[in-house]
Amino acid sequence: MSNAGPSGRAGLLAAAVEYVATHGIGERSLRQIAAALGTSHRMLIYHFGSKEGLLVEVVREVERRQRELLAALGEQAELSPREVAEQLWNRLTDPALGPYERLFFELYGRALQGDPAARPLLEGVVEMWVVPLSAALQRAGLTPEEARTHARLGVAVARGLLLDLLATEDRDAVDAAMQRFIVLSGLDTPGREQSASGVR
Amino acid sequence: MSNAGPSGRAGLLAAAVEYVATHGIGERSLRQIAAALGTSHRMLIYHFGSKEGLLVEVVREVERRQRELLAALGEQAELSPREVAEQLWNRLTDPALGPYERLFFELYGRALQGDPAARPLLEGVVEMWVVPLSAALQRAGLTPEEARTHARLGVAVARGLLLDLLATEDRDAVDAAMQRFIVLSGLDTPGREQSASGVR
DNA sequence: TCGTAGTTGTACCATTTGGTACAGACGAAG
DNA sequence: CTTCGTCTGTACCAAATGGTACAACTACGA
Repeated sequence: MSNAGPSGRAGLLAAAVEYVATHGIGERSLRQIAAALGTSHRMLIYHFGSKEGLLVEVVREVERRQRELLAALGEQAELSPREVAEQLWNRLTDPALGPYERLFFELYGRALQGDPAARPLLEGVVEMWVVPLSAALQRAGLTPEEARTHARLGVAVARGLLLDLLATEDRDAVDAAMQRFIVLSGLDTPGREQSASGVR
Repeated sequence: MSNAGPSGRAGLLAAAVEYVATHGIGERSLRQIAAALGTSHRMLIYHFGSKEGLLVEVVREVERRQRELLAALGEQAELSPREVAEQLWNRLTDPALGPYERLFFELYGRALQGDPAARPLLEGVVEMWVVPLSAALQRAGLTPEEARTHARLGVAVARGLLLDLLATEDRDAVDAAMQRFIVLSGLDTPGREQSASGVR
């Protein structure tokens, strides 16, 4: 089942990410990973220098995919905040992405504990999402300050609900909660630009 | 620095949790942990059976503390949802709790990847918080259904913002986002019971 | 054809790992 | 004092770990 091992650093890395996404990176040894990829641990050392080197590349790859996902969103600058939110949420909760989300949170936890290979993931892990979301909200009429705070809240909601979804698999309940957030945010009334934000 | 090792299973577990909270549980070996606790790995095996046995107990302990924190909240049934939210948030973001939050998220990530020792943490990890929060919201006049959805959203917000706080240490920005959520929720207007929830 | 650079297999290494065997220390109860 | 159950130190183990040395294979240009 694991014979057709990919060759070349790039293919090897892609396969490693895939493997590690579904099996966890926590307790796996170089040999286990290599065997699953159809290679020898010797090759992983050769291409990535060390186990930590491999981990670093995996982290970079995960981050890169996040940026990609985000870029695809940034291109549609004409969407309303509500559409942005819903599209983003739909993509994030695609079951096919489940393993990668899990990997993301595993690495996040590891980074919080100071793992030097995972730490870079934290760099801008919030800012990276806040900036484009905030831009979309400003387009909808929020002040820069309001937009930033609300974007930050939105990121937290997405991450928190994703954590929920991955643990409970209760998609309906989680979707309902997200819908609720969108409604509360006033994002569903693009006409009134400050519907719920100017209360205070 | 690590001589006064506690004796007895209970003390040993407490010390182990503390150590693991600040140093991560990821890559530590029994021997490292034992040495830091002033014991030998032999003792950890004796008291907890195996490394996984120790991990299981650590997970239980983390879960138990969550329940404690939650119980202290449940006792003050006369508080308004807003007060509940703010008090809870204040406790959760107490810097002294930082290491334990980090440990919680590390274990959460590990559990998502199928680690059999950490998995039990996911059991009711959402429900545990939704139930009492939902009760508080019902007291404020929400229907059970609305209350559950909103509570779920609230839990996600708390977890997401905690993740943010632990990564960025930007307490002001995170607090502002939480405040924003409380305002959006209509929790700040205890008089009007359905201010923002009956929109749809 | 040769050389050379990139790649891979085999074999090996010291170290560390979780776990065990066994003997002893300790205190309380008889 | 003896006995017994709880606890702990010493010594050890087989297995696995990350990493290395070295030889060999490949392809490709000169």
